[in-house]
Amino acid sequence: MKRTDTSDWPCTIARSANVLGDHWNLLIIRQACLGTRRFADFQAALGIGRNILSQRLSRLVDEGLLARVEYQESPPRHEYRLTDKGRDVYPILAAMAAWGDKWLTGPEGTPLVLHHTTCGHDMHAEVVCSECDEPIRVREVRAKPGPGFPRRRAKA
Amino acid sequence: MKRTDTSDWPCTIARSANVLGDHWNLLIIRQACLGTRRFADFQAALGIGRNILSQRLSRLVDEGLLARVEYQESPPRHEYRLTDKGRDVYPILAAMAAWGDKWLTGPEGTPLVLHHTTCGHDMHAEVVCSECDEPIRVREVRAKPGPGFPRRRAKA
DNA sequence: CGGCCACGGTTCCAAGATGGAACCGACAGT
DNA sequence: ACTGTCGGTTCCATCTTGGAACCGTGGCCG
Repeated sequence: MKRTDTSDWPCTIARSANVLGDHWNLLIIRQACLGTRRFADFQAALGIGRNILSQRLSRLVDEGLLARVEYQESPPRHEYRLTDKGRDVYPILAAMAAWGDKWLTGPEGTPLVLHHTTCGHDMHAEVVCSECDEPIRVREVRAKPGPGFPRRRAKA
Repeated sequence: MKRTDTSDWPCTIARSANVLGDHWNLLIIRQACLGTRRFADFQAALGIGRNILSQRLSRLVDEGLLARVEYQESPPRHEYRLTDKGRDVYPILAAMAAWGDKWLTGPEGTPLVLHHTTCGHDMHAEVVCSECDEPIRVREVRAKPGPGFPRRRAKA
């Protein structure tokens, strides 16, 4: 009766969902992307219980999305920094923000606007095909077995 | 002690995470994107408990990502179809798949390859800026208050 | 030296959530 | 009548969640 583990399913969405399919993990990464690094700051920003936060941070460290770094010795203190793997989930968050802006926002408009410093414009995320740069839609994509697809489903 | 509700936080990531921050919801949408519509098919494909599935499907219907449609009358039978709102989460799933392919895949390679029928190539999702079409990275994006940002944080 | 604070946790516990399994209700087929 | 299909619901033992109190190292201050 423990939460189903999908980390070894033959589907990278399922594998990602195993880590990212948890609102606290998602929000912790978001917060880390905004620059938060310290336990107390995460706690204050998210209003999450200290025990849950602690547990989630260790999980994210285990999974390699965050690194626990000692930033002073005297009283030993640690902070949590995004790794490359963790930083790489930002696009997913941006895509979620775009979806939320479109579907979960009232007439008052988006609470947060994203500004792209490299091009100087306010923007939103768009998910495109790596080959033709067109936005992707469900109907135009087909999934087919790849090299890592198990011959016999050893899923269970 | 019920799961924290983030649906009215002034952050569309938090709002999205409230629905999408659950691995079953994510996987159900994924499955729906693959064409699954019937209760029994979701159940078989995901190995999810019938009660949990039932509860998640109603949730997704309530949230407007799926529609419950009667497809025959005799013994009344329903199926669950993606709405536009639901179909629109596909890009997020594609971004998650890309992340999973990059970070959660062993030497054997991706289990699933995506094929873009419009351009005819195998591809992966890329998240780009709507204005300059460049892939986005955390460091190059700044979030700033938008029109829907609350003057005083009435978050709690 | 004693008292108090900051920081990063851990422990405890009540109320939920999760998931396996059995049960249900409306038919259809044979 | 008996069995099967489909879409659920009910029950219950086991986890998870989250609020609140407690802890330990060490700094600061009088």
